Amino acid sequence: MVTIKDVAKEANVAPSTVSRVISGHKSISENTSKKVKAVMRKLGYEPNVAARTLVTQKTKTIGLILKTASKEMTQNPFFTDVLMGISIACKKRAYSTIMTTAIESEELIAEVESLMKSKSIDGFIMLYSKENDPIIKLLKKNKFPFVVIGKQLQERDIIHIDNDNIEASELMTQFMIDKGHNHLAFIAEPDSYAVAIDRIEGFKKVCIKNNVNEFQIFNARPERNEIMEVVKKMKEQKVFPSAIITSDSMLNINLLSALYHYNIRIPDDVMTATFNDSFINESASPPQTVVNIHPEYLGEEAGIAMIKLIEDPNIIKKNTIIPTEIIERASTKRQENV
Amino acid sequence: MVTIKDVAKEANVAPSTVSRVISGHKSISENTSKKVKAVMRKLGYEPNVAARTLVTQKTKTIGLILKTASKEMTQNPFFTDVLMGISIACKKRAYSTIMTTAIESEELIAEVESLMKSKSIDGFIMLYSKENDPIIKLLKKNKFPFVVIGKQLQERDIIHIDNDNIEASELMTQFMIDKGHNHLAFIAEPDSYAVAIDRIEGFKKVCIKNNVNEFQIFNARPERNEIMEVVKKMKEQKVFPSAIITSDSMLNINLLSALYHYNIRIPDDVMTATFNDSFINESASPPQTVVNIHPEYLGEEAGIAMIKLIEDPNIIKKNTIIPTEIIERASTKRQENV
DNA sequence: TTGAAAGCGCTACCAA
DNA sequence: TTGGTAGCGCTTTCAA
Repeated sequence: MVTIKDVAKEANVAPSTVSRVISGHKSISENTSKKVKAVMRKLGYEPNVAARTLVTQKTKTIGLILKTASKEMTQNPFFTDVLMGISIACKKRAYSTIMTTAIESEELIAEVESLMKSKSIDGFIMLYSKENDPIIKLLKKNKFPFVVIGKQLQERDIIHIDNDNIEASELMTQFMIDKGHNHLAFIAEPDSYAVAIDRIEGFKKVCIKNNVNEFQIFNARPERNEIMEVVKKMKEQKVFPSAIITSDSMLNINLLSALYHYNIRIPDDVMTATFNDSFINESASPPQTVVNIHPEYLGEEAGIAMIKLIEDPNIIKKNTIIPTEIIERASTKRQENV
Repeated sequence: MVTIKDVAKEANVAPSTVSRVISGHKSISENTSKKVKAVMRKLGYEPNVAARTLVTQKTKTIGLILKTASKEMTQNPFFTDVLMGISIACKKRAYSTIMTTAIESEELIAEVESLMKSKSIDGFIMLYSKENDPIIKLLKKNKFPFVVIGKQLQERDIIHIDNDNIEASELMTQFMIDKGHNHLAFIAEPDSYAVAIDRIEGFKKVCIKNNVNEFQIFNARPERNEIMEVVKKMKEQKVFPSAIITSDSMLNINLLSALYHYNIRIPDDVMTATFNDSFINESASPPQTVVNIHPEYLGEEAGIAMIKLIEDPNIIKKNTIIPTEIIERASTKRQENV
């Protein structure tokens, strides 16, 4: 292994000088800097991360806390996009990331505590927001820096990065109503995370404001047979809704599968739309109109905020709201040319 | 921060004794072990990873080399499943993982070289297999341990974890022929990675063996308009194929979208099937028959092999083949009850 | 502008 | 079975 001493010897300088060259210390002369850099290249020197971490007490890595590392989570394009956004932002600033792998809550707490106490990371980005979360308590108790991707709940002194999900849902609902729909349905996951609650709220609000004839809210987990049940219920009603909004892509693809089964055509028999944009929606049968919530920006902003907080713990803790917008695709376009 | 010295002082032993307790050294008496462990718990001690790494020269982390960290890759369920498989296997053995984030090939080489030389990781798992890969050359030159998920090409002295993709494709093709199909189509990606080549080979072989009336191979990238073109071509033929196999889920969902557009119903007008199983196929319109290639096992086996190789560099380098099997779903089931 | 040297927290060797 | 201690590769302080 080539160390800083090897470089120093070869360049006829002290190790401390080499160290200064590496960190771009201002008091180093042009000359020595050039000379040392040449030697570093020649010997293929690369700083030893562990040694540096040991003395600086900075790991330059950020921990990502997933609610659960289950397939439902890791396969959801929303999360992979958020993760990519974080990775890119971190890499640009010479930080790396490490993800929790716990499935169960107990296990997750232990994992987070271990990462924190073993000084493996400089801060955490939490990829969810939940009332009374024990992890938040743990981090606050230890005064360990972190930011949250998700809604601000009670806590005032925590940085949150989020969309305005109420507004996003209002946008989507109004869009449907403007298409002339008068009987809308909304499908959301039953476990009431802030996201779903807000989207339901936005939906209700706009339906009421516009005096929509009928609007319904269904709960289902993103599994095909649960959505099949929902569609079956819809069919048993006097009138089938003319527009269905799902609160997540995973619900949406299952809805499309159920509608396909019953040979209910989109957009002719019913129009559909959903939240989050990804290849799943773009390549769906048919391509789906969506509210793009820009998961990669959520991730990027979270990464930037986290690094700022690590490098200056006294920074003002302000939240960031990522804007959303509708992308219209075939699922809400009346087909003229058929 | 609580260090090994703090624990030693509190427990009235030497730091080296504490170290031995941590590593489960056999020559430690039951008594001291208990005493020291109690103190560790009491003080909330957690070993400092950087310090340990510095002296042992082992990071206990494994680098994952992605061909490219683009969305096409990170959103593909095949890869997220492989990644999860690796993570789980590593975590069980107290290893963590770190993923490359480079999009471009040049950038990737630099990233790998830096990770290697900065002693940030103990070994690499490559998530692709390519002829004349410069990264493989780099790793071999530096005698750095690694395993490959993908096909064995020239190199004999490298551990490979893979499926038998020829066989898997033979299985799938025979399955379709047994359904009575006599005009089959196969859609694969144009850039000829080993996986696609093998699947095409298996398809051809079985078609010829069974004297299939007509079989065709189409090339398309997994983008909707490219697949739309393919389907359009199919429609312009005298006869539309009665079964279409795609070599990847991403191609498959785009195919379904195109067929939906032309109102070609599955399985009535055409039967479809694809490789890799995930929620995408399970919740597709309609649910797809697939060859399950068990990406999570590929990952798990790769993780296990990698750790074995790190801990004993002289291990015999043998390959592992993960079995595959067909899961039949609606896309190939003749509907009796309509 | 540069050098010398202490020390980060841990493991592992040599002694006891 | 346990203790003392050198040293992993680096940064940083103090001195020159």
